Formats: sequence, C-alpha cells, structure tokens
Amino acid sequence: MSRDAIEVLKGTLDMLVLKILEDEPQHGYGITRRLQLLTDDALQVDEGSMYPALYRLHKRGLVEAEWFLTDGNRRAKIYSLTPAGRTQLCKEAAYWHRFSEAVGKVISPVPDAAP
Amino acid sequence: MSRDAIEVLKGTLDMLVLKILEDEPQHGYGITRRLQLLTDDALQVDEGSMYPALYRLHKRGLVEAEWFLTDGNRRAKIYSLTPAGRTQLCKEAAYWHRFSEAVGKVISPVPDAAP
DNA sequence: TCCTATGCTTAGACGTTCTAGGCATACTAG
DNA sequence: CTAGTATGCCTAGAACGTCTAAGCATAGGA
Repeated sequence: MSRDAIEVLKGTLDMLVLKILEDEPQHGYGITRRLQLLTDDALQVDEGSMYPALYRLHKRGLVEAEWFLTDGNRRAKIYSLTPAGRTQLCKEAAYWHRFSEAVGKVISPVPDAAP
Repeated sequence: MSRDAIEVLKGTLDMLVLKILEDEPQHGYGITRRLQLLTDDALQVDEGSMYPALYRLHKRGLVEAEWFLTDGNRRAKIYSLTPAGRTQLCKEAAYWHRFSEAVGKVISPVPDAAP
C-alpha cells in the first residue's frame, strides 16, 4: 500500500500543518499520520520536511510547543496553534484557493456552463 | 491594477506552460501574458521564472523552439509542444488533481453530505 | 529624442522539500 | 534475553524552482 504517495508542493506544508493543529494539538509524528489518514495515504510527508516546518512555524510564533507524555509513556513535543497561527492559516488557505482557482482556469477552460 | 498577483507554487509552472502551449505555439513573453489573461491577472509569472522554465522543458525534450518574426517585426523564439510534452502534461495535470484533491480533504473537511 | 511595450538572457539569492543518516524508548514475539 | 517493530525526535546537506535584478535589443508613438 501507499506506493502512490505524492510529493507535497513546496509552500503548502505550512498550511496543512496549521490546519491539522487547528483541529487539535498534535506532535510531529501525529501530524504526519493525520495527514496520511485524511488523504487516504496520498500525502506522506517525510520527517525531514515535517520537523523543519514545525521549527519554522515555531520561530514565527505561529505555533507553541510543549513536552508531554503520550499514552505509551513516551515523550512527545506537542504543538498547538497560537492566535497568530490561526490568522496565518486563514491567509494561507485564502492564498491556496486563489491559486488553485487560477490553475483551474488554465488547465480546465470553462466550457460555458449550460444555461 | 494587478497588485494582487500571487506567487506560483514551485513545481506548477511547467504544467501551466505546457498547457498554454497545447492550445497553440507561443513565445515566452506571450505565454506570460496568456497566463495573466486566463487568470484575470492572478498569475503574473516573472521572466526570470518563465525563461528558465522553458529551458528546462526544452532540455527535457518536452518542447521545441524556433525563431520567428512576430507581427511587429521583432524576433521571437516560438515554443511548441512535442509528443513527449503532451504526455508529460497529462501526468502533471493528473498529479495536480491528486494533490489539490488531497489538500481539499485536509482544509475543508467533508461535512457528511446531507442524505 | 525620449519613453513605453515588446522580447530575450542570465547570475545569484532564497526558501522549501527531500535524502539519509543518527538517536532513544516501549512493547511484543521468540 | 534478545531481536524486531512502532513510536518519537533531530539535523546536515543536496536538490530544485521561483524570484530579484540586472542587462541587452528593437519598434513605434509622443
């Protein structure tokens, strides 16, 4: 399974992470699995992308981090959204909509919807 | 006008260019304006992105290039799609659909369509 | 003559993702 | 007891594509 995973377009991971954290605080590993789950294995983000992304977001004040213990008694750094992060999520989602809409106009020319 | 242009997500320009060329052969400057036109100024690709993209595509054998004279008597390098380019366009469009669909699943959770 | 639109080129900065390695612990099977 | 698997984190570097910013050249209009 999952051999048909696709790469994440550069610039979209931050938005995806923020969105996952909007649902509920998560640790890096959890975010990765959540993305996989939500997209039926289409999105499988590498750890080498996920953790640097979380650092970026943390440095920008968009997420907070705190160490906790999971059910399995393992330590995990739980990230949660800050107010600034919530704002940024809105911006990035809006950007995504604008961009994907623009791409849509190019690759699937509007066929003059039937009246 | 046009101050609300957005950046092109890295990895999508090739697809956009191939798509424009599928309609009809164009030169770099023309492709840029065509993208702008089709997307109501949302997509304004810089020359510094467009020409390197065309070189990439040419090196990969996805487009052909030939010098012509335009209406205005100016020289212009006209690019056209090769069969390989057409195939690649299909691949990239399919990738885009898969990716944007996956993103959609994350950022706009399905609200359990009403029965 | 100057300015704008057209049209191409290219070096370098920049940011993001991936590759690929490392580390540590909990639990299970043998 | 020991090996393997799943969990969980870290990071250096390569790879890649887009943008910034400069330069060049010509046509046509003011």
